Amino acid sequence: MPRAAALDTSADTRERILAAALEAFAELGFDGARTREIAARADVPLGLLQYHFGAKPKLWRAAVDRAFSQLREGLDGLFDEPAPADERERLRTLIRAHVGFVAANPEFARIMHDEGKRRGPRMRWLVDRHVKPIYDAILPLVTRAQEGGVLPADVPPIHLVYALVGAVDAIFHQAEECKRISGVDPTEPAAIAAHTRTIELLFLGSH
Amino acid sequence: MPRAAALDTSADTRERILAAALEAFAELGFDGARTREIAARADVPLGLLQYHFGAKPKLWRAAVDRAFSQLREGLDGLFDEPAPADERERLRTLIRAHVGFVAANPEFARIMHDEGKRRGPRMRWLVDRHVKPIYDAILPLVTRAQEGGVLPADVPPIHLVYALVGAVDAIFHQAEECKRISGVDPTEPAAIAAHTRTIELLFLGSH
DNA sequence: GTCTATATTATGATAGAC
DNA sequence: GTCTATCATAATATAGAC
Repeated sequence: MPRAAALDTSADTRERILAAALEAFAELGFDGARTREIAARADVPLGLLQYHFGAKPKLWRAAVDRAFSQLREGLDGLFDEPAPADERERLRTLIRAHVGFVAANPEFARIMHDEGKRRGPRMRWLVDRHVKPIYDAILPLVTRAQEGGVLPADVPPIHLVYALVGAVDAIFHQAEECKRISGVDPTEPAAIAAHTRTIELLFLGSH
Repeated sequence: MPRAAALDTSADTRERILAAALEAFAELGFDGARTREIAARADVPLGLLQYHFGAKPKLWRAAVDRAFSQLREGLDGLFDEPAPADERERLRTLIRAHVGFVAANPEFARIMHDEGKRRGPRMRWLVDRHVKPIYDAILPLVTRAQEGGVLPADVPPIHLVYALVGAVDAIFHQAEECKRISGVDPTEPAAIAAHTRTIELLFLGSH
């Protein structure tokens, strides 16, 4: 007997498994996220994971693919906005979108950080398939901001990219730690706004 | 027969195990770091881990304790330096020390990030025992820098702390990803210098 | 497609010889 | 203290009923 008889389609089940998998992988890491735990969160029997996705690494890749396709939707929306007046405003738009996305989807940063530190097939797959294309897309934006005097011009852009992404992500990525250290819950709207302001002041100056 | 007969003392063995454990925990995470892998890296038989440290979580705590005691040595050295002229120079000293330490000990950032994102006993232990005291020590420094006009004054200091630490750590933490994306190896001295410069320009301005 | 039962492997931990 | 052999368990993956 299926769990929620009327609504359960195969596509629905796959979707629930992917959502549960992404959550568990982000929270617990690839090794820490047990397939049983994922099945339990998705409320499906264990066997269905293997039936739909095969081995654990395949499930991981499917979950990550799904997450990046959601990111891409957000990015596309971003480029539909009217073109900003100058490089500073362009960068501001990017920063706000980035803060908003990471605050709403910390699992994203957690998986990237988890795998970005390891050599190995998952890191290579993730970088080649998803991260590199995004990096290639924002690199010219950073370079133009440097040329326009918005960002420091005499440092290699990769350092600015990592500094910016790191400055934005850390507090959301380590939200649990932040709460315990300071009592501040970075997922609160007020904290998100404060962090956006902090990043803008640091990277765009007080304009 | 001990591995390197003449030099092997018990203290030496414990030390090798702790070093191997820290490395493995940082690289693979708590769950990913198998006790067999740690034993192999330390070149000791598996049983010795349990003999010297008991269960895996105890070994993890011992390895982290050792890492933080090394950090503390570095911090103490920092405060032996002659007192800086003003808040900007004080912050510059801190930034340079932080970049240097993370570049030399990326395992450190990796473990902090790994555990800082999880609820659970390891995160609580880590924060209460090690992270919170350091946070309490640098918080007044950040606040004074805000009052002195070196850092933005109208944002809560916790956001500046996470922005600074995140901006510094990310490229070293995710060195493997960075290499694959950009070809830049952040552990090279030139890259460390470039990153230091980037962070100083962003957080201290072009003074 | 769904679900249960089971095979297989690996992991953390221990027992006991040296 | 060191090391090997082994236990108990928990993990992924599969087989096969429905």
